[in-house]
Amino acid sequence: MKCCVIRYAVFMSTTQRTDADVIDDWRERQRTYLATAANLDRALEQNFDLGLSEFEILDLVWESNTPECTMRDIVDLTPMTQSALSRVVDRLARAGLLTREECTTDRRSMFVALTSEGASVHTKARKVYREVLASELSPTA
Amino acid sequence: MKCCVIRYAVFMSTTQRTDADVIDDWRERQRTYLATAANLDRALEQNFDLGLSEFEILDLVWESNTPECTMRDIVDLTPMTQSALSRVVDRLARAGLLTREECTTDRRSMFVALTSEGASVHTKARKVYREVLASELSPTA
DNA sequence: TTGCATTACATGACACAGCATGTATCTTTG
DNA sequence: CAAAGATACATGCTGTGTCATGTAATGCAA
Repeated sequence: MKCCVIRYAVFMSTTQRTDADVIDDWRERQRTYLATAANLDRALEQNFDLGLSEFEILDLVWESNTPECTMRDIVDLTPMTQSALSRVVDRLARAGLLTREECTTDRRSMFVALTSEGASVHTKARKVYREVLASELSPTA
Repeated sequence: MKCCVIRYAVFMSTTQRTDADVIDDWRERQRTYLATAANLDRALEQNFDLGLSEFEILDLVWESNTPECTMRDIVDLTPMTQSALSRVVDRLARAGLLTREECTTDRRSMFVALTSEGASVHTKARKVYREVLASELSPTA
């Protein structure tokens, strides 16, 4: 494992950072976050008709790697709101990419699972997602 | 100027970073960005009835430090869309925090300026903004 | 000067997120 | 067991963002 590259920047120690430093830091983060998110969204939208948050949910369901993945499980893994998740899953289900079915042991819960089409789309989309991220977040960028 | 603190983490060199590294990096950025944005928004909303993007515009107008700051000038400084800016300025104007007046030399343009109340609110809000950022983005957090 | 492209800003239509709340189902407590 | 509270999810309402377009003013070419 080759040695290390220090990413971003090296900052002055905490007590020495001025307000301007903190604000510049924040603005820079904001700029890069929003730009990257927009690029991801565009790439996914154009190629797979998926929004970024839609893909993210698809990805989390895929990662769960179980047919017994509930909404609750997912919502714990994403910064998304429970209600936002509910609607995203709704869209994905309507698009035929995943299924919602009642959990038998707890009938309040819903199991969420990829359909075969969902899995197929996810595989291709994840490739694009990785590529965009690699080019956006690479230290040389 | 005291010596340095390396923020975030030290990553493996580029060519060695796996997809999982890149994705984890992204998710971490996303998480912290969204959390910080939410905290800023909440603090500004509760104390000054200002959304984050509203404050950001107020701040940019203040920073321009000229009575001849146009919408165009501002839009070049923010990741916001021109149409989003238009609406934000609209809200701020309705709230009495800034004024829009026609530019005499180019009547397509609008000069945007803080009202005295806008300046006063900005001063207080910027303090809170800085405080939240300092606690959110400090290396110890 | 006239005609066309460009620029600055506003706005209508729509998509999506959040909050508050509703409904159904557990769970706990007395 | 009954009643009260907690939990899982859905949904109405609203605010804010984007895209596409509209309107007015300006610049530029012939």
